[in-house]
Amino acid sequence: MSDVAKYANVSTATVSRALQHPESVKEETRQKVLAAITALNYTPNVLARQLRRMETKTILVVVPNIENNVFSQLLSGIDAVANQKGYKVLLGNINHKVDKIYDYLDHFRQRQIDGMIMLISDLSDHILQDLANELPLVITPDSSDDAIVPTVVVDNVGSSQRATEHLISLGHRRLAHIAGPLHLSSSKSRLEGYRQALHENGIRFDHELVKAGDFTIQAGFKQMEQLLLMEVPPTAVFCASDEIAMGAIKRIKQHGLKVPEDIAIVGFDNVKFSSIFEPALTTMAQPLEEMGRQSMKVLIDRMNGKTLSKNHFIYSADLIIRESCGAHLNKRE
Amino acid sequence: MSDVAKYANVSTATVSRALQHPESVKEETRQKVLAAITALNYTPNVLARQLRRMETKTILVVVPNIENNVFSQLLSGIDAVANQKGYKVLLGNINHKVDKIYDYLDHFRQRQIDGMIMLISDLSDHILQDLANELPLVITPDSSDDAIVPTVVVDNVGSSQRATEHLISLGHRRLAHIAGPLHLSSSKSRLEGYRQALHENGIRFDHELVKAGDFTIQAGFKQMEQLLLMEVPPTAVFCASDEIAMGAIKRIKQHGLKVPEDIAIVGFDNVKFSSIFEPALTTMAQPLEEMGRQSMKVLIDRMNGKTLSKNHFIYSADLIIRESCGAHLNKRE
DNA sequence: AAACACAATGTAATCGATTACAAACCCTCA
DNA sequence: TGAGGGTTTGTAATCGATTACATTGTGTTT
Repeated sequence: MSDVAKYANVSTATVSRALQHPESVKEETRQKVLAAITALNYTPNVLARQLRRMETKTILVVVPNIENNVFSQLLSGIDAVANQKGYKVLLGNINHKVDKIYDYLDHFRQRQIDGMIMLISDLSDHILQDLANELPLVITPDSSDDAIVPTVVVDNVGSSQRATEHLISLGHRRLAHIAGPLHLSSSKSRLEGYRQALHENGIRFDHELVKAGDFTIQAGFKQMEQLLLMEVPPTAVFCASDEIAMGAIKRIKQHGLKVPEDIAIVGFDNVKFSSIFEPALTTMAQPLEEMGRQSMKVLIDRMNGKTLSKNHFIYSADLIIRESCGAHLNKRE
Repeated sequence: MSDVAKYANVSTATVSRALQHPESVKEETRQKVLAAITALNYTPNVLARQLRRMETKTILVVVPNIENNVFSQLLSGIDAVANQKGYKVLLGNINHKVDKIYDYLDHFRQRQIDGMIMLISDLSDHILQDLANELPLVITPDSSDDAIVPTVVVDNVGSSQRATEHLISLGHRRLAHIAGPLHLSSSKSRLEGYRQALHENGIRFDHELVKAGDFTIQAGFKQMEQLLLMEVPPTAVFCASDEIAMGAIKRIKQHGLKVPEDIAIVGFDNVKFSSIFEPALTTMAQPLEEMGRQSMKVLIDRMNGKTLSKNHFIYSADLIIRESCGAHLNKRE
C-alpha cells in the first residue's frame, strides 16, 4: 500500500480513503490512486483491514450433516444471500456430533466470525441464550421455542396437522407416525401436529402407533418394521421426513404390501429425490432455500445492530400431493 | 494480551511464547501465564496472529452445486481432514456459474485463504496453471489432464470401461451412453472408457448411440427420450452419473418398458439414493469421501511447501451390482 | 483584503499478536 | 572467580491497513 502511495504521490491515508470513502477524496487524486493501483497490481490485504475494523465479513453455518439434502438446500439459500452481501460462509459440519459445536464456538470467541447460523438447535436454551448474547446468532430450521434467539422455521405443528388430516380425509382412521429424534423441537412439533389432527377428528391417540428414531432412511425402515409387526398394522403413516418415508416404503414393499394401496404414506421436506421415488412421495414442501435466504438476511440485520421487531419467522409448508398417499386412486374411483 | 502480561508479571512476548512455543519458556512462568489467562478469561485474537504470520488456516472449496450428493460427500471428506488439522473450510458455491470462480480467486489474492480445492475444473489449463503458481491448489474429482496442478481423481476411463464391459458380459451388443457435459474432462474420460470397451469387444462405435447433456435427472430423462425414438433403441445404456441413470429409467418406465428386462442401465457415482431407487442402480462407486480426504491431505502438503513426488492420485471405482443391469436375472435362469 | 467555512490531504496512532535481537540470568569449568 | 555457553526473558519492530486529529488548500463573503 505504501508503494501505491509513493507511486501516486500521496499518503497511505489517501489511498485508503480513495478506496473506502471515495467521496472524501478529490476525483482527480482518486484517479491517480486508481492508476497507481493497477500499475502496481496491488490488492489490499484484507487481514489488516479486519484487524483494524474488528470484523471478518465471515459467518459460520453449523450443519448437522452436509450430505442431507435438506441442509444443502438451506445452505444454498444462505450462501446466495451471503455472497450477494459480501459475506463469506464458513462450513461447520458437526456430523451429528453435538459436542463439536463447542469447537466452533471458539471461532467466534476468537473473533474469526461475525455471526453464526445454526441448522440444528440441539443445545439447551440456556446455552443458546448465552451464545446469542455473545454474538449474532440465528437458528433454522429447528426452533428454540421460547428463547430470544431469532429463528426461521416452518410451522411444523400446523404443517404436520395438515399432512395428517390429508390422510384422514382419504378415509384413514388407523394412522401411525414415525417421528424424528424427539429431543429436537421440530420432531416434537411434528408429533404434536399429528396428535392434534387426530384429536380434532375424534380419533384416539395411541402411543403404540408412534415410533421415533432419527431422520434417516434406515430409521424409517426399522420403525416401519415395528409397525408391520402389530396385530393390526396402520393403514397410513405420516413420516417426519422424506427419508423416513422412503425407508418405510421400502420396508412395506419388502413385506409384500403396496403403497399406497395397502398403506398410504406422507412425508415431510420435499427432498430432491422425493418426486422421482416410486411411488412419488406426497409430502410437505418446506421452502428451504427461501428459509436459508431469510436466515441470512436476519443475521445480517443482527450483525448490523438492528433490533428486529420480529424474532421468529414462520413459513408454512405446502402439501404436495403425489402418489404415496393414494389420493390419485380415490379420484379414479 | 498485555493485560495478561501485566497480571502474570511478564512481557507480552513471554505470554505469546508460553502459548506458541511452550518449550522455550520455563515451566514455572508458563504456569503463571496460564493462570493469568484463565483468571482474565483471555482468548487470543486470531486476526492479529494471521496478519503477522500471513496465513489464515482457511481453505476454500469451490463447489459447482452443493445440492448434488457427489459434492457433499467430497466436502464431507475434505471437512473431516481439515478440521482434524486445524483448518477451516470456506464454502464457495458457484452454482454452475463458472464466472463466479473469478470472484473467489480474489479471496486468495487478498490473502484470505491459504489454499483451494476445486471440485470442478471447467477452467482452461492455462488459467489453472497461473492459479497454481499463485497458491496451493488441488483439483478433484475432475482432472485437468496434463497440467501440473495436483489432482485427485477416479480412473474414469478404466471404470467406465468396466461398467460397459459388465453390460457387454450380460449379452448386450447395442449399448448406448448418456454422457455428462463434454467440456468436462471426467465426461470425456467416461465416454472414452465406453468407447474402449466397445472396441475391445469388437462392437462398432456408433455416435448415434451417444447423447450428452449435463449430470442431472432431467438430462437423463431427455436424452433417454432421444434414444427411445430410434428405430432400433439400445438394449443397454451406460449413464455417466446416477442422476442421469435415474432420469433415464424414469423415462423408460414412462415409455412402458421395463428396467432391466427391456433395457439395462448402469450408472456412475453410487449416490446416496442409488440403492433405494427402484430398480436399485448398478453403478460404479467412487470412494468420494476418501477422495475428499486425500485432496485435503495433498493440499496441506502443498501448503507446507512439500514438493510431492506424485501429483495425480488415481482411485479406482468399484462396480456395485444391484438390479438395474439385470445381472440378478441372468443368475436365476 | 481579511476572515471564515469547508474540502482535501498528511501525520501518526492503532488494531493485537509474533519474533528478531538484545539483555539478563544461571551454570559449569578452568 | 571469571569466562563462556545455554537458557529465559524483555524491548521494540513488524504485519498492512484504517482513522482521529492536525494541517494545508480553496473558495466565499463582507
